[in-house]
Amino acid sequence: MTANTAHGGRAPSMQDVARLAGVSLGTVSHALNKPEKVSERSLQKVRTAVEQLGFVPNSAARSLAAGSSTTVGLVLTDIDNSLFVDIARGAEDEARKSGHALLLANSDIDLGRQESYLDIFDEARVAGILFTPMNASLEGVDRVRRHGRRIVLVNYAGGRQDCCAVLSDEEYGGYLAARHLIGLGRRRLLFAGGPEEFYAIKERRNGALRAVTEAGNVTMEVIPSRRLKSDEGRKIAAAVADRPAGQMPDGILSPSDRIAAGVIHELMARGLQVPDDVAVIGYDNNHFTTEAAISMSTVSQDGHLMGAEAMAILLDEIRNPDHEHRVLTLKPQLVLRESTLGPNGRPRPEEDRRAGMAPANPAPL
Amino acid sequence: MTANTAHGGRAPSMQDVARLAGVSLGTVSHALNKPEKVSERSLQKVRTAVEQLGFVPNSAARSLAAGSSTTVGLVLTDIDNSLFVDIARGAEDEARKSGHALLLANSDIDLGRQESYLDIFDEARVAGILFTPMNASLEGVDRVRRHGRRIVLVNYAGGRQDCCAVLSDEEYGGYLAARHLIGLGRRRLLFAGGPEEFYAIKERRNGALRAVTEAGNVTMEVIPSRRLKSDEGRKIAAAVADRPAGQMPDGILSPSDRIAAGVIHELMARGLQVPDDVAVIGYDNNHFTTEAAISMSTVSQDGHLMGAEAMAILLDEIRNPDHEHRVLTLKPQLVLRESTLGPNGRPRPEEDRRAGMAPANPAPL
DNA sequence: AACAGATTTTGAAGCGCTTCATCTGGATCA
DNA sequence: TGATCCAGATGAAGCGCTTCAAAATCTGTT
Repeated sequence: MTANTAHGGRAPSMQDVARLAGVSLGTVSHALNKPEKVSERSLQKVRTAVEQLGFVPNSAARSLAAGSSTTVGLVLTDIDNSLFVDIARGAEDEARKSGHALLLANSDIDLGRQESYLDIFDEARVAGILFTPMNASLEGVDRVRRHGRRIVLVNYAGGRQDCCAVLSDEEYGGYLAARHLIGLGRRRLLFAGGPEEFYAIKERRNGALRAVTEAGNVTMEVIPSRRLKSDEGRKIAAAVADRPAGQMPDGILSPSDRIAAGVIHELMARGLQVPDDVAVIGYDNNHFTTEAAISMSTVSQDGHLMGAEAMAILLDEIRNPDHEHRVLTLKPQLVLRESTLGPNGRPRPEEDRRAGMAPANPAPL
Repeated sequence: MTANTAHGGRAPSMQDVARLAGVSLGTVSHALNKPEKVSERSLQKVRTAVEQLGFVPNSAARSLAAGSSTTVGLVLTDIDNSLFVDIARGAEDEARKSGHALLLANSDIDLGRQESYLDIFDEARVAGILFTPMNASLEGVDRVRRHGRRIVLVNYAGGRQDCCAVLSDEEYGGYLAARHLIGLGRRRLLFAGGPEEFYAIKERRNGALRAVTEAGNVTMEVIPSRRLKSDEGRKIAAAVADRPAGQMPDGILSPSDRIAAGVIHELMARGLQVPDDVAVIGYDNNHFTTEAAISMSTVSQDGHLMGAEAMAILLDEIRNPDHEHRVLTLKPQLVLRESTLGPNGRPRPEEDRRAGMAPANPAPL
């Protein structure tokens, strides 16, 4: 356990290392950062001194001198939604490959926090920022970019093209979900939940609508909700469960797994069979969907891939001088489980086959 | 949208602001940090200049000059376990109250990452670190403390007393869970899952054992598992489900909600009734437990409170020169739901009443 | 009008590191 | 042998900010 031989109370600095190693300050810096530029002899002396002093580089000083730091920041919307956890992991895995550390900030669906964390990363002069913005508010993006900060948007981009982004085709996801239900023979659909102001939700609804229109003899009702939590799903299910047989929806699609879980719960509590009476499909492929009342069909956006791609793009923007902005839109995939297929994974109609399905249990629990 | 009037490509510095405002560098600094020390006139001039330049302070330079930064780091074990999400939120709420920002790092149950994030926060000279260590490895703690970094351990402390910590009484949690099952009349318990090397799990098992011993006519079998995921629960349930009636456990307690969910799933798939045939209780009160196959009884550690208390202690350590190290151990609470009480929240035996129960749905989903 | 005391402002000295122009000491070659 | 190179090492100039002693300005008194 190497002793801390620095004088005074302060942590040992490179100057201390230099003194102890009997070389100049610059040599220590080189030894630490570009060892190939330094003779084996000096390298050894420096290493020994570092060890002996328990020297830890001061990253504030390094960032200041170098002009920018090497860590990357990720501002997350909601750490409690496993999609974002997946994004964080994807980003981290990719960052790690090239020696960058990833620091997270959770805005918890709060616009103020979101902006303030953006500023914190900006003030820290991070190498780059990954940002999953909430609806509205992209002003922070412009602000930090004006300071030269590189930023890649993930999951939402408010339609801007002047900035790198990795998105999910929300409209297509809604389309897939509705087509799946229709393919199962469902004709009275319900689009359950979601504040319609959210871009993603509007898109998913539009996609569902497109499938309905294509099918012809299908109707789709829409009951929005203020939030995306499961109790809202319960309320919605309660509101339709009492209807006479011919009026009940026979297929429910929800823009969030949580709402779908609430719907399923409430339906089952009222004695209805899922999926026999009503098939239900969620959205996001949250980790808990395998544990839900009955395992839940859902639309999966590959969060890990989104995070990894976004980080790759960001790193390119950082390192490649002739980087060009690009927007990558990933296609979501159906993940079919009991809430639409039933306990035996009943053979499903032809139509679904073509709709691009992912294996049923992609996310290891 | 204020134009960036700085010369060259670089971001405007305080020097630029000073020049534009027609005051000295020091005055700008004061205006920004202790406005009460500066005349109204200068304050206005500085503010205008800041606005006009779109000036953003460089936190690297600030940390360097001031000797330490104002942000606090939290190294999390597993961002995918909602207990840690709760801890992060509690910590963040508390930090925010006193103007500190919280940056997260997710070690993803990887010792190497854990250490490396500790170092990153150390190198960044953060004001303090909150750390939820995995089993073993506390060497990082000593390392960063040697550099003067303040650190508070959360959820696990490896028995050290020389360092602030906020813990949960794991033994008592196990005791509560087992006592609850015993109180329901269960006599053949099964402690299902968990690598026994984990301190928390060993403790919970010990607590359960204590309840069993106290009760007298109760047995408890232990089947460990390598990980804490739901498929391990499935395996364990499968392994006992085929036993003849008298040999089947009638109460299963698991050291993780995930395993418990797997257990419940598998039991139900094999036609067994939960809780009638087997009552099941988990641990952690993860957010998904309300959505599980049947809503799950569990032992709740109040993550939000743990995070908030830990942050409060850390802030005291940062600000209060005669801070004394303290270890705070919180008592976990029972959260009783269907997986032990049945669908109607069947009246429960007297014994549980005294055992300190939390309201049934404390965590809003 | 002159002065002590309080209030503001100033300027300079770092904080610990990177970087770059310079300098050194061999090795290489004619 | 002396001129030429070149890998390595050096030292100093910042990076943008905080802080503090010293200077300047403003109060209220006498």
